[in-house]
Amino acid sequence: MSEIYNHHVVEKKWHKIWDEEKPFKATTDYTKPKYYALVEFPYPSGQGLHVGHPRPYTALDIVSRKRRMQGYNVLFPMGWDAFGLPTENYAIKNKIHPAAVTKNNVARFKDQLKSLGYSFDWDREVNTTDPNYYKWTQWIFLKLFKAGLAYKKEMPINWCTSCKVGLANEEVVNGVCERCGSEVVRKVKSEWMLKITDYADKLIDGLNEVDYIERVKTQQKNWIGRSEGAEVDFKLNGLDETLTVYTTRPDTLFGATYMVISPEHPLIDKYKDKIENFDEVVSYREAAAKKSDFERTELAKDKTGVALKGITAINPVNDEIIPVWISDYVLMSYGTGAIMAVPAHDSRDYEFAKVFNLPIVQVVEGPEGACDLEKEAFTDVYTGTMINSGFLNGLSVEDAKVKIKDFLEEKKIGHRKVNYKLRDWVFSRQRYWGEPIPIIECEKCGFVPVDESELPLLLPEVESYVPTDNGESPLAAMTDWVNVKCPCCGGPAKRETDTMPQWAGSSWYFLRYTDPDNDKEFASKEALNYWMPVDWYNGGMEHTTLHLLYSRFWHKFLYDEGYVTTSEPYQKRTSHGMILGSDSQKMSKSRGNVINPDDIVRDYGADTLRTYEMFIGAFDLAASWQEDGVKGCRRFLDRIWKLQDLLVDGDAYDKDNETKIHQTIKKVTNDFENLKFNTAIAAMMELVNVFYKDKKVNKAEYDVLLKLLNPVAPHITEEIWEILGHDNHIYNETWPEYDEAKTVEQTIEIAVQVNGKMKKTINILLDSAKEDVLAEAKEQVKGSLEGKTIVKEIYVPGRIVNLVVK
RNA sequence: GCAUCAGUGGCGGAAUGGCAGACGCAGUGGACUCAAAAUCCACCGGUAGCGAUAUCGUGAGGGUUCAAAUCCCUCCUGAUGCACCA
Repeated sequence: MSEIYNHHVVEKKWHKIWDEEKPFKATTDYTKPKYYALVEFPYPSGQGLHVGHPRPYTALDIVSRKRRMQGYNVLFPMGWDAFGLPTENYAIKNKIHPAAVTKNNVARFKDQLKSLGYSFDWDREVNTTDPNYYKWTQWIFLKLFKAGLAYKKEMPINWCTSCKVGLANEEVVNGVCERCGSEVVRKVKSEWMLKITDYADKLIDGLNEVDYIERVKTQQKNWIGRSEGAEVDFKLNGLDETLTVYTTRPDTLFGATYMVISPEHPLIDKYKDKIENFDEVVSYREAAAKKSDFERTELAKDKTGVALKGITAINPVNDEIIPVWISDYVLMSYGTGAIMAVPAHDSRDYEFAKVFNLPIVQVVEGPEGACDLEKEAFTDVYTGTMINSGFLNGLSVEDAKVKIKDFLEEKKIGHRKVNYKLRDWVFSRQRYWGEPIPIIECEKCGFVPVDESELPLLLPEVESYVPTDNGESPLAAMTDWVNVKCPCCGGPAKRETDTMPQWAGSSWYFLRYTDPDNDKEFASKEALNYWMPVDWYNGGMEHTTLHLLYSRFWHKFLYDEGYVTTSEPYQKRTSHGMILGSDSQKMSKSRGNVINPDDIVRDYGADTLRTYEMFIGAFDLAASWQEDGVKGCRRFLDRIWKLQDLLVDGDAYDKDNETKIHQTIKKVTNDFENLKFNTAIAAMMELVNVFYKDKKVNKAEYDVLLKLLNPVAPHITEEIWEILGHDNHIYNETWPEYDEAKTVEQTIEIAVQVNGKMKKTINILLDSAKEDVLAEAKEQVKGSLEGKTIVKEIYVPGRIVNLVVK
């Protein structure tokens, strides 16, 4: 009898061997076929590893280990996305340098990851807070600046009126400061921006070249939100002023019965003398300033607004005089900050018109019954016909759009315009723990880049990490550091004191892994050429819009500048679902449903945790943690271990098991590539059940099972492999092959239905003739056919018989 | 509010146009044991029936099809993201 499997001893033993032998090191032999598997590097938080982390890591560890056995030179790296707010807040609270906090957290994370037996190439570890790393983050920023893609703009920030600091959105809870509970307002500040909108079309078009899962592509496209519409100029009545609006529905121009501008629109102050109710307007604007864009559109049901009394506009197509309102559902950040309102054909305008009793003029007629303007706006663009619209009458919406755009351009009252929901990237943070922005502001020369030879521009030591009272970053208090000579004219100048957002370091880290110690370039051309693109990148759905888009943007920029050789960074992108608590709620301290992976590793072993997280459910869906399920996976591994007691001689698969084994190899091989880790494990469980039923397993069968399971549970399988007397390790073995012909059963069972209802199953030979199968089927369901006539006979070969009777 | 995704036994889930519930957990019965745990074996959606079997059943309602968990429409519920958390 074999001894009971001791995961403590076995896992420790193999960690030591892997550390010493480094079998998972990516080689610089650029003649071998390469495979670059990437997981999003974690933010090393003070809480340590969450049970959510191992899910994607194990998945790509499986893929990496399998690919190595298939002969690839695999790059599977890990690093730390270590700048960020929580570290800084912890540092402020405990008066510890954020670098020290980061160092501790990284050490903890690394220990935890090592305890899980991942095949990361630890020699290529990167850390975004390492000056040797952020040197290149700053370098890329300078390239963006020099290419005209970085600029400064006045942007609103969240401002706590009591703490007198700028707050992250996350620090604003229900409109008040998370720390002190005081009121938070929007305050305008000049901030660095990156012109990602210049890349909007490239970011959409690039999606055609890559194999991202469909929902990721869809979400990216929707986030960029390209729309083709028109800008239309409305003259203000009695003033020498035009108000330009952006609309995707210029075809409904005849139905524009009023206009709405954003409360922040510059026109308001410009014409404050003309606005009779200016006080009312100002107080509305102040109220709106307290709301985020999100709140403003969320509260869409209860439309609010104020008419600009004394200001009216002229509809350019029918010369009607129409009122101008302000309302917070119009955002300054999208389009021109002004809209023409067509209440009959836009639901937001409709609600607004209903609240304030504004006229609703129908200009598109839908099919009979499709349109009831008493109840709601008619927004369908596919079935409508134009009415009440002068020269557009009788046209379809589609044709009307073309004709009105031609008309606008001809009469010079508007033009075609492509718009994006995507906004430029706010790149400034008034924080300490980030990359300093390497720009010097000179009164004479303006913004002057720090010379590349001076990079990295190090974060200076400061006494306090708390942002200053006027909302500047803590760096602003370091006058020695701030006051410099202008590199251009030698005159007095000041350093930029804002730092970069945490997104900066993560926008190019995958490039650094290819050549992490290079101090001449961010990575050598040779390394980039060989390793890029990333073959498979997995990360959370929550990064689909921001991180994924930002990093694609930087990569495309570097491609345009000739620094990288592929236009897209990632060939394949998948996303994993969250691991929820046993109550199917997100794990959080306050809910008390948090599971610590260390406890699972201690009690059941790393292999069990890995197996369980892969078995828990469909990889891309959320799954809830069940301690009993963990036990089941440990039981499965114990059954694998105890197969040692059923071992018999045999160099070939048992004849009776041959089909099952080839089927299992096929299923596991394919499922690992298709994110179906749960069914791959289920298939291996079935195979184990077969061996238990037979009360025997031969050497050839055991070997193949161990190889298939190795990527999932590397420690136990290596140990058994050694016990079985092999003189090598599994990681030196090649991945099992299957013979397609041997995966096919000769006799199959198919269902017989009568009128689509399952009645019986019959066993047939795979190559049986249709007539024979139908005859056998009719014989078997005789009872159900009595007194009926067969009107149709359906036989889908190898699948089903369906007899339609009357 | 907008966007994306999901809803199947007591539970986690499988099946994505062809036998609903693979696999696992829990449960029930049996073997082993003085006994328990562990382990091994068997059963395991509801209703009716001793049974063969019949019938219902994949969030709700409708539709397409010989055939729908799967495709289409309407609705309900939940999860995630929403640009300064990462």
